[in-house]
Amino acid sequence: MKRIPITRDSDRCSACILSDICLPIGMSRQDVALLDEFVQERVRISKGKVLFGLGDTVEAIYGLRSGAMKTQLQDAGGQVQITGFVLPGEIIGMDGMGNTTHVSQAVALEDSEVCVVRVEDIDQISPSLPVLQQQFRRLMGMEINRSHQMVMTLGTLRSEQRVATFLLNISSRLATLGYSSRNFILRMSREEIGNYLGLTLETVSRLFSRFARENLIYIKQRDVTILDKEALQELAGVSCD
Amino acid sequence: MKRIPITRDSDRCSACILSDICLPIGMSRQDVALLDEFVQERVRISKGKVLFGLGDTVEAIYGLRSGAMKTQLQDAGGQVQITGFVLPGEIIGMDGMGNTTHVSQAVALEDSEVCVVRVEDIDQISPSLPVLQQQFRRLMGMEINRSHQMVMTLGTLRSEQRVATFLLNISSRLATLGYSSRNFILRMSREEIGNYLGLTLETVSRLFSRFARENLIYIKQRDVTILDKEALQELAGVSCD
DNA sequence: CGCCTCTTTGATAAAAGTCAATCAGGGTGG
DNA sequence: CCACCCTGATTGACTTTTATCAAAGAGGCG
Repeated sequence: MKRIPITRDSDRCSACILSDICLPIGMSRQDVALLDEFVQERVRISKGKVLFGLGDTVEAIYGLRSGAMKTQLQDAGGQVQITGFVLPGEIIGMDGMGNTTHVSQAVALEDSEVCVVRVEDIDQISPSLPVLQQQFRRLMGMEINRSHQMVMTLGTLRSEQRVATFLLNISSRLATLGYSSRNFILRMSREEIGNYLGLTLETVSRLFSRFARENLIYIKQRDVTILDKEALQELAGVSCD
Repeated sequence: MKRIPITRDSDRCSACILSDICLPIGMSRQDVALLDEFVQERVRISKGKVLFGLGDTVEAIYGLRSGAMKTQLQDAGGQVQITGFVLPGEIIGMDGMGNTTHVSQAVALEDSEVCVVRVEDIDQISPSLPVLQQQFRRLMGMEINRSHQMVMTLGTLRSEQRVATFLLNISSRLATLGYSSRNFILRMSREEIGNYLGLTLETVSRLFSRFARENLIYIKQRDVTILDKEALQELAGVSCD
């Protein structure tokens, strides 16, 4: 985990290509300039390493700049539940705001880089900038919605619907990032997908194979191509957020 | 839905018996006094009525003063997922902060009363009160944790563990309120419990019956007594938050 | 008292998990 | 450069869990 101070203007939020997805989402050009004050540092995390782990002091929230990560809970028995896969432009660590130490961990699925927003900086600087307060509330509210949506997926959908929803969700988030929504590489294993979706890795694998057999997708290992988006959406029900 | 302005000092946060559970949790005596400014109104909702519904403008967050409510999502196909049961002292509507209109609804399980904290008031008053900003961040962070915990329950636990966890969770929250943790009345139907836990009402009913047969609980309709808390905890795994 | 809703219980079916045996790819060291 | 090994993925056979369908019972309220 390597810390890198942000000094060049080209590295700031106001100049970032992710600025209409990440922390600055929905903010005016001028307001984004204020955000630059908050983000003074980046951190590099190599594949498999943790950004923060259970019991670590909550110091900051993080915007994923590049790479891919997962966030997960772990109970006393060691049982793990992945609560999210994080793509560039998405925020990590908002669940820490409720405590002084982390109850979850964030792990890099591949070599990644995050921008750091220190909590103490938020407290110090933002009283004079109500727009940033609203922004944090909005982002946290979105995180609650995401999690509720996940509860709905786990509570109401059958395995094939969960897997279809998962593929469509990844696809649409990649599209937002400007990547192809049709063809992409999964950054996580079948086991991680299964854990996330409340299924076993075998069930996930079987459904991928079935979708391929039915010409809904092409899949070879982690290389996915969506061949029939409409049919997948049909299968997913409606909610493919 | 009846609005009631708060005028008497005895109705304010600083005098409320729920003050160490509700919005003021963890705040100093002086800081709670500041909260009084925010809470100018209460609303009464009778059983079965909604506090806010899908598409309603997000105007406020609410602290449940008395009664019991549920919050739920509803997808385009009409499929419902209950995301939480709300007891007195708990906060409703934090998921609205991510949007301008509600994507969830809050329904009264029995005649209830909530205290209203208007979002515009938060924006107006709080810039000068950083402690309240922190408080809202903390509360929203707790809400994210709650929801993640629910994801874990749905993703990793088997039906008997989910039901045991549910009973222990309700029991411990009632204990926090000063009620008996041993004996209580469920305010929701078997169907609502099943929906919440991602199970059918029959499965919930069968497990209640089985727990009763094994002398872990006494249950008659909605009247529950926990007879063997340790055994239930054992059954639940560990996480009984 | 009777109706209506909620709950319980049983029989059966469907979904998903478990266990186990390959199979494929990627990386490493000879 | 190639063979080998190790991890991750696929597929099959079988079991367990949970849902579905159906019927009967209990309580509450007009």
